[in-house]
Amino acid sequence: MTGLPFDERTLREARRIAQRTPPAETDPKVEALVTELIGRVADKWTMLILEVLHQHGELRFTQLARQVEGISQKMLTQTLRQMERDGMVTRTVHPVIPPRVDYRLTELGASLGAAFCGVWIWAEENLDKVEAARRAFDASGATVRR
Amino acid sequence: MTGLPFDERTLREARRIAQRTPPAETDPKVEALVTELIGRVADKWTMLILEVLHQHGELRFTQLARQVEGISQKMLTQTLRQMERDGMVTRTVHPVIPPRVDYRLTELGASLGAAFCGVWIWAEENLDKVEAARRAFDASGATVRR
DNA sequence: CAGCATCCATTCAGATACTG
DNA sequence: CAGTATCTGAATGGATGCTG
Repeated sequence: MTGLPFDERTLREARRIAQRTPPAETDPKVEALVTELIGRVADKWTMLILEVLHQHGELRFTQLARQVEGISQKMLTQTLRQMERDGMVTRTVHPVIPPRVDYRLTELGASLGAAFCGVWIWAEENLDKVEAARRAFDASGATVRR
Repeated sequence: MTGLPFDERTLREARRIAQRTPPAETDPKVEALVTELIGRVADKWTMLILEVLHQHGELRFTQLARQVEGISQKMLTQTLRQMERDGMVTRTVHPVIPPRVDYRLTELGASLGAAFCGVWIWAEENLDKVEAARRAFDASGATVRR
């Protein structure tokens, strides 16, 4: 992949999000959603799918499978269903033979990418520090148990 | 938990992050770090530890275990080690009997929380849409295979 | 007190085979 | 074409017991 879709529109959205002031007290439902969202985005495939759909606009199942390198058909189906359920993606079934199903990002799905821009930028800014910390830790002989 | 540490300083940091313009071409190393970071934060415990350390300043192992509700000792040790390795946390061993180990957030660790503010705010703004989408999906009789 | 080592149940993802 | 169903190995995380 080539990273988050950093076009101008996405960046504007990311900045608008950061300008908002969140309430002092966090709604438990929001908390649960955040945890779920982060977990979803971390699941390795969601972000990749988000990205290729953002780039291509609309894709069929097989086209997606080709674009998202390494994904199994099972994971593609599963991830797309979850994204559809969360309103990130629309699934359009054309009643033809052979079947044809189109997937497209929704506004909601596109803006989720923007929400993660902050993490992306942070990583860029702090990559050196993290790497240095890791080198120091490993050189000290310490290990992380598994 | 009560949500991300949304104090003024954290918010300023989040906004500063969002104002930066990322490069057009993403460094593969940054990409790998982003994926790792998101995965780490999604692992359920890292964020919680980040939060209680942010609130309390410095805590001993057992105090952390008490503050982070539900965490097993194994997961606490493992997560703390990973955070230490990544430079998010400092671990100070006092050579006394019984042993005493203090954990404290680093600047880097604190700023990571800020990087995720965008996701938090996004979730607050879009919770209703996601819930509506899920209700519609579930009502349609569709399911997500497991 | 602050861990490490070990065992075990559950989850998960990949491969494979089959279908409307 | 766009899936579903099933099997299996691997990774996770919790519980328990032990130690300097």
